[in-house]
Amino acid sequence: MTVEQSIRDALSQLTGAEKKAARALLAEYPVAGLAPVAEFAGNAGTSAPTVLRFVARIGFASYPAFQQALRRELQESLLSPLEKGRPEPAERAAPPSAIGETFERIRDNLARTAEELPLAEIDEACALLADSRSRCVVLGGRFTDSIATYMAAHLRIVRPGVRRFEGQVSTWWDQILDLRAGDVAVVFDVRRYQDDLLSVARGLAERKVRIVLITDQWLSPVARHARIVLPCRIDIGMTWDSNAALLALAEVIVNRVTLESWKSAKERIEALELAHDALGEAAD
Amino acid sequence: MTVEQSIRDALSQLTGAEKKAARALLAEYPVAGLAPVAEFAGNAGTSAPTVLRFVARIGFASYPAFQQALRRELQESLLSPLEKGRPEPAERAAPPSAIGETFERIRDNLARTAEELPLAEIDEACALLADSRSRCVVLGGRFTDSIATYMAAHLRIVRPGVRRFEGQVSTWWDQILDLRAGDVAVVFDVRRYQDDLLSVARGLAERKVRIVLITDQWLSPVARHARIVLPCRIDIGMTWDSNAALLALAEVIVNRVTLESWKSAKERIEALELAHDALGEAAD
DNA sequence: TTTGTTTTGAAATCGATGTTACGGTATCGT
DNA sequence: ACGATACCGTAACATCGATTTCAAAACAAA
Repeated sequence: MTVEQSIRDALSQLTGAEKKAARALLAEYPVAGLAPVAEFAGNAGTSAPTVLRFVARIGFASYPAFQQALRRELQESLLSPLEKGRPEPAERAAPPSAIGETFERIRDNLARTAEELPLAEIDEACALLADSRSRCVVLGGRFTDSIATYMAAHLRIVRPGVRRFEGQVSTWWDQILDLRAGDVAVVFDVRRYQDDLLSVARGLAERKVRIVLITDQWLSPVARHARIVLPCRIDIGMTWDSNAALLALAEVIVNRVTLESWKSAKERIEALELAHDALGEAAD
Repeated sequence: MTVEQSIRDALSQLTGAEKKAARALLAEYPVAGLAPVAEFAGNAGTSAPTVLRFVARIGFASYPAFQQALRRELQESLLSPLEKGRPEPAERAAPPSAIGETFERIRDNLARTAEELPLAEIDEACALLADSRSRCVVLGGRFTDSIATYMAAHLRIVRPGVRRFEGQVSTWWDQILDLRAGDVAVVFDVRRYQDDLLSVARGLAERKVRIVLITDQWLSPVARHARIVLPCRIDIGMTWDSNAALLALAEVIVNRVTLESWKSAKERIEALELAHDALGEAAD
């Protein structure tokens, strides 16, 4: 039952001045209710006590409680336009353009991500990663671990000291011990945020490891411990979120870091290619 | 200038803890800012004074003034629910940053990929993958293996019998033995095509495994053995190619397969979520 | 490392806001 | 018309929240 419904239901039992308050709220719902009591009352052409009686009448223990309910409701309704839980795909029955449309949404996510990303933060992140004196670990959650792996595979070529946290979560703690203050950790975490990532992040933060967090627009709780937070759009209104924006961002960062440390990166790339070719010829 | 824009503009000049506040607000915009300072601060993982400094920094004389601005903005945007949202692209005059441009190219790749993809092939690929009687393996090359892993992680939830070829290439041959005619293999291979992938594909083809190849526009030699070939754009004119289009395609396929086998997929998803929740509670 | 600077949050202060008590006013029934 | 009841708003009160101060912590430079 939303607040608005409660009001409509109770409307008939309200006294005159209370109705004024109710109407004023419904007229500018829910913004009017987010103002202080006095302002609300003034808007409605009545007095503060009346507003409070009104709020009590529709079932709230206090004015702050009432406001909190409004805020919660508002937040949910703001999410809903695209999100609104997971849609039953049944009703999304495939128009033949379904595939093109999904691509469209992913592209849209990329566009908005690029728009909304704080450039300065990316700069800083790249600077951190380009500093080859510090070591660097990369890790991710259930699905995003693949992206972490992808990024690590590239970074590892560009600069030394890149590791990926792998294997069981429990072994991660041992791997943290290898890190020193000033080292860098790239963490991927998107919704259905994972508790184990959070606690590892906490551990990293305690060791003064700088955390670069790549997450979704709703921010993983890891953000609390992160030096840099880069939010991406992931919602495409289907059963599974799209992590394409995260991958794109990882690629952008990798390319940027490659440029920034080109002098040493070039050497490493060439050396590795030689080794690779030698291996290939040996296999023939 | 909306409050949101002020924040994005000022973001780079904010101190660490102030950024936390900014991010928390952007993540739940604007609701987070309508809460009392203490609550806002708690949400953001910082303290009330920091929030106040943040609010002052973006140009407000007091916290109530800030809230009032948010409310006004909110009211306006609620009045014109349709026109809200995207800012006028005009004023976003390009800060011709390299980063934005790289994103642009990646998006371009996605667009061209979507345009050029043979829809019929995708349909067929999805049909193959939605058939849960056959088994299914997923594998990729040096960099694309991450994407293969990503795809497998999802497919595995949607349908039974999904495996990823992992570990050393030499062990793959053992794993091929588990497959029968009619099974499906999804292979990722992009330029700098790998010989080992080619020979494994040959082996798979010999066992009448249907190969779905996801590759680049120049086509991996695996294409010879593939039942279905899906070429993606990967060139962005930088040191490293972008595999974002491959990931997007994988996501599109996964979502499509999820829809097509929704009846059974739903059951599996729910069952797994239950198990997951139980695990989480046990860990508490 | 050590120094000097910036940043940050705990605690104290101050002000605003929600809340309550009470007297006045309107309304209804008799 | 009179009394009783319900309703409302003024004004005092108490609480909570915004703001400021300051010392400790984090950080960057030397």
